[in-house]
Amino acid sequence: MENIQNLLSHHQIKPSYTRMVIFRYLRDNHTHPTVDEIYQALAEELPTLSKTTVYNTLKLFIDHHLVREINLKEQKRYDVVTTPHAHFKCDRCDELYDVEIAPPSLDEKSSELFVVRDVQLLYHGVCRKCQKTT
Amino acid sequence: MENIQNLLSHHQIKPSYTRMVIFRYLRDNHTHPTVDEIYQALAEELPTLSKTTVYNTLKLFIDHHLVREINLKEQKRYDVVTTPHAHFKCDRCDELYDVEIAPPSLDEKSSELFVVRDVQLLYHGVCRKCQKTT
DNA sequence: TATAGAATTGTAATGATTACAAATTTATAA
DNA sequence: TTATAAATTTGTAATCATTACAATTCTATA
Repeated sequence: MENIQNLLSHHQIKPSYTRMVIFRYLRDNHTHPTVDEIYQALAEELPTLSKTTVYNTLKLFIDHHLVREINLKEQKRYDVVTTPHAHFKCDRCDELYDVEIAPPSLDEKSSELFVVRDVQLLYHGVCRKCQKTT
Repeated sequence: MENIQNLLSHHQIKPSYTRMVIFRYLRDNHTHPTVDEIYQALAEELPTLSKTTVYNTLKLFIDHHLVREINLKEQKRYDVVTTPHAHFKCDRCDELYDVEIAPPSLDEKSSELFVVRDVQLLYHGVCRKCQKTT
């Protein structure tokens, strides 16, 4: 928990208890949870937690580049920023898998035009499990 | 319009007039429009058009891999499927640019697990225009 | 020209997200 | 410590895109 306190502080985020708990949840659960899943998971530990706070806190983390938002067709999911990697989303079961491929950098020409802050590489298709169940 | 009729037919889509007009709009306007923009743009030509029809038709096109849905934070945008390319989304002005980079294929190991139907490569950051205006 | 099936439409329901003001907590300084 | 200001958290209501669904219109075929 101390680590988290320092990490948030280093990113100019005041480490309130609520924020630390939410961050810890994301750090320890790389399941790409939805807002609702985060809220449900922490409701016991933080009985007064409000869903608005989850939204606010995620926005704060995202603005400070600690957390990344993955915009899927069905819902938004959240992921702590770690090493560059891609995702595979199964269109049958909606599961989101990590894939160890680093997204390519912009080509030289585009680099002159755009300042990149984040890259997302997302594959769609059918996962192993769902291939078997037809 | 004949081309479109054939194209839809080849993809097992019955080429109704409404569908052809919607497809033509997407083919001729690579602006990554939202549902509402499509609806507004065609309201004059198709006075009885319903937004539900736009939704239905896009879903049909997507299921048949003629159109791709781009899930942005703020809204969904639509793009006819052409050559593989990436997108750059400006977080200041929300403009979505085409970038001529082909997304990488899955690595060998992942290929064994996943059957890929589509790939999306999306860069986020600040575009040229917005860099100038601070 | 009647009929079945498909496509389109309009309205209502849903559900995630945001706006916002009130309440609570935390930090600061007298 | 105690008062005050600032920041954080909360709860409710509003918003808005999307979906569900039943009714209507259109199209193809017998």
